[in-house]
Amino acid sequence: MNSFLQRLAAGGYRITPQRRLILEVLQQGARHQTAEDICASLQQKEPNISLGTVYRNLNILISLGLVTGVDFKDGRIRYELNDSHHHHLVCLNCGNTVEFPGCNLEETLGDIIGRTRFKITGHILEVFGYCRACQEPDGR
Amino acid sequence: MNSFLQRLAAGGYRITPQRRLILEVLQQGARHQTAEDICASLQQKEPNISLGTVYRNLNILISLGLVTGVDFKDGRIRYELNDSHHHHLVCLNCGNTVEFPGCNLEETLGDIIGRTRFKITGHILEVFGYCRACQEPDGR
DNA sequence: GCTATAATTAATAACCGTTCTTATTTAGGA
DNA sequence: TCCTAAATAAGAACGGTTATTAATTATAGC
Ligand SMILES: [Mn+2]
Ligand SMILES: [Mn+2]
Ligand SMILES: [Zn+2]
Ligand SMILES: [Zn+2]
Repeated sequence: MNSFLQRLAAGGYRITPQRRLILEVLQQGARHQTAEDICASLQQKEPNISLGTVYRNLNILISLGLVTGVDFKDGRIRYELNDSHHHHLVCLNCGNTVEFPGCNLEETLGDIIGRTRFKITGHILEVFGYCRACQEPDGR
Repeated sequence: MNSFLQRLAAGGYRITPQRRLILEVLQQGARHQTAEDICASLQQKEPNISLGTVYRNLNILISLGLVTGVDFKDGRIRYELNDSHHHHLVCLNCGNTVEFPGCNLEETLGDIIGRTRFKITGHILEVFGYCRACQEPDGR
């Protein structure tokens, strides 16, 4: 069985067709889909699936650490499997993104954070700009 | 005259009592206030000020680069004067924050970004965790 | 200083992504 | 196969933010 489904069950959650489909879309569909995107995909196979079900289960998956939500500053959350830690370069015009891995942020900030005695649980980092295709000749 | 007011005027905007007061609260009040916090402060001096006016003007101030909005993951935007570039350590329990300056993120990411040919306009970085007072003995 | 007028405001409705409610259905253990 | 707590579909509610509009006002030009 899919290891994501195993982890759902290990968390005390039931394996429902809706949850199988949500994980399927996250694994095989496009990256960085909104809840509505995901719901629309699911409805092709299962027309009666509800947007509320998608949100509820995405939040469960996030709480289990299987999924992460990212904010590209357009007013809606994008969801992706929580595989390898990375961040994004986001084009403010067309919305295209470039992922960049190799984040050493928490070690870089180690000294500053150490002095605060905070117990760190995570961080968000997104870089914004204009991709090559969206840059005007005048440099915007 | 206040240099922020000068920059407002230079941007083609009128100097209204409401705008004076908003800048006053941002300069002299607490950091990281929500629009509602700011509105409540203003209403002590000017009872009829409208929340819409606060939002509209905050967005103008942001577009002029005088103010920045930050997201502490509690569903509302916090506003602060755009003085020196910095980021935050945010306690997920009590909401307390620590600011840390000295961000060299864009030079650190220079190589990666350079290859993408993006024209960078900014970035967001927030670190989350639990402050010392909010950490349980068991380490949460 | 006055006036004309476009900018701004107060009040309030609308928006919209997300969460909540509830009656019904269902996954999974006994 | 049953039982029951968990999950779902449908749709209402929520809450932060934005849009609308009639009235007010800052300011440029005289
Ligand atoms: Mn990603
Ligand atoms: Mn700050
Ligand atoms: Zn990172
Ligand atoms: Zn920075």
